[in-house]
Amino acid sequence: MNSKSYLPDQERLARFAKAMGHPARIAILQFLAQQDTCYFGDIHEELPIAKATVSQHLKELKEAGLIQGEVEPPKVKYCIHRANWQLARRLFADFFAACPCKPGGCCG
Amino acid sequence: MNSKSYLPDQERLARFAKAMGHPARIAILQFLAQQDTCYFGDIHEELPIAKATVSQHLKELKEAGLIQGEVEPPKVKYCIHRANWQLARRLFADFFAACPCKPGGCCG
DNA sequence: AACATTGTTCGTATTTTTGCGAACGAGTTT
DNA sequence: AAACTCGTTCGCAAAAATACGAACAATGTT
Repeated sequence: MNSKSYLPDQERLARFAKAMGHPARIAILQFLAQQDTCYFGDIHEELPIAKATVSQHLKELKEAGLIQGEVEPPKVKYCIHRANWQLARRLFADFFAACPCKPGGCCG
Repeated sequence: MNSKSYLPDQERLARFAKAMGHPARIAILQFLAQQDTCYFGDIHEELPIAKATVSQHLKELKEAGLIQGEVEPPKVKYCIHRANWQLARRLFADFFAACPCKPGGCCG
């Protein structure tokens, strides 16, 4: 063990991954990615959990940067955060591309 | 809210994401993906945490299916789990591909 | 047999996550 | 202003995650 910390990209990727680390939040993101109508109520209807819990998951996704919220009285509209979504996409793609996984390599 | 549960692919993707949701585990996976020598001690040297903690992170990655361990006395060799790695890669790619993110769509 | 090396497991402490109902606040409608 | 809708925040409880040192087991060396 040494005293190194983690690289910014590692922290960023882990942050995105952590936000995606719950089936409810995956479901929310998939819903947002496919719908035009992305109001809180619509999201809540899709999920088997209480509205307070939905609100918490949305808060977490927002803090991770994957979505953004906008008040449209009397409703609240949620959307994918485009720039960060593309950033996450690239970070994950690069991450998985890094393993050649050839016979004889680290993977067997 | 309804009584639906989550889809198997959502659960699987969330499981992978959760395992990737810590910078130490990202660092471990990146290290394994690039090295031929992937013994516990080598991994431990790369990280700023105690060996007991490293062992726990490895256990979590193994349970998520992203890596596999193999005893090579007196050492333990860890490797990317190739099949699941490719599965994860595909699940993430499909997930991010699902958002067209066009102006006028859900994303603005 | 005693010792050294390697990594896991145990026990513990702290923090974070997950979940819910109740209460609340913002904005609309009556 | 009173009532209603929509969603957040509060307060709480239970579970899981994170981290460490100490103890342990397994193997190899002296």
